[in-house]
Amino acid sequence: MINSESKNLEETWLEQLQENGCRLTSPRRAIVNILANSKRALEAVEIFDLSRTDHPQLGLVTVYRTLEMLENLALVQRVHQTEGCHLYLRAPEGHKHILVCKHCHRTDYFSGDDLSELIEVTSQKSGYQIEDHWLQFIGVCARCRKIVPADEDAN
Amino acid sequence: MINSESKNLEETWLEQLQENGCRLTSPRRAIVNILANSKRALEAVEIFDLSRTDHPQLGLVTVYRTLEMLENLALVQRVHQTEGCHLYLRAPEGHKHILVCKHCHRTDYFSGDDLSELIEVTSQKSGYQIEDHWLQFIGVCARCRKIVPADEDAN
DNA sequence: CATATAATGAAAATGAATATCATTATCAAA
DNA sequence: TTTGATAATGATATTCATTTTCATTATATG
Repeated sequence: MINSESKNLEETWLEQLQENGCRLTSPRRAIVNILANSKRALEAVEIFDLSRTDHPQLGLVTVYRTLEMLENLALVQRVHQTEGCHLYLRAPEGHKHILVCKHCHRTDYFSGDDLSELIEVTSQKSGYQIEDHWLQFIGVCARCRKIVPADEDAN
Repeated sequence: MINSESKNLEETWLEQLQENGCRLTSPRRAIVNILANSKRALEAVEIFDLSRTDHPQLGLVTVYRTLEMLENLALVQRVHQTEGCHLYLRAPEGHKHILVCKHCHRTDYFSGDDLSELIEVTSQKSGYQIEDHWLQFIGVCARCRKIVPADEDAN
């Protein structure tokens, strides 16, 4: 179930990879396809398994290598959890933060935070030059709370 | 260079461990001493090395076990970084967040965020039951920017 | 002081991620 | 369109962080 929006996303990623001197290969296409269309944050092994339906000879190493490239291009980001940070997710466009379901790893984005003042004040007080901030909400999504029936193609 | 504030912190931790059915042992004392007094977020191996000056027979496994207990008691928390999340730090008291130096792992705390409204709105919009939020600032501390001379006992 | 059992540490095992390297595939130039 | 430089791949081995196992040791309680 690939909608036009995510199809464009996939194409954009492939173009971006190409523009950065990367060759377009079928392992890469398979991985990009999975990541660009997933509604969930995925583990490397999950990406590996899912991509193998498209490209069965795929190696796990290639998954890690592709993730690294996509991270460098800021197309993919890691999702951190209390237990660790082994999940990968397509990066939101613009200034958005993520909201992760601790059960199924489904993710959504939110915006509307304005931390600029707090960052300014904290920077002054502490003497740190603040270069980055991380904001993430962790919770339980409607599906996992049985409010909404399970998604058939949640990936 | 142990000040009275951190000495109390150390004692409090030991009491808390005891109250939770843990025995007080010298390996534990050594680890707690390091963690309660450190100004930096530390890797498990760093904690191991530093604690061995007090208790040379210490095993790395005990460090991990103690970290787990202290995490459960919310006395210690993990610090996440872009590259991974292998740093451990004493948890702030009250509603505070941390500010980490990406070079030396020195950490400070800040407060003053009020995300309640954003959490409320996001919860409504997304259908997630938001249980936790996670805010962290990453930057370069004054020392690493050579503004202040290096701390002699930064641990 | 005795003793049940919690805690320890050495060694081995696991899991995530990276390095090595011979083979294969892409793409640009002939 | 073929060719060839070289980027990319995948199998294998390796590293690094963390966990499990288990026989031994130490703590706290009766």
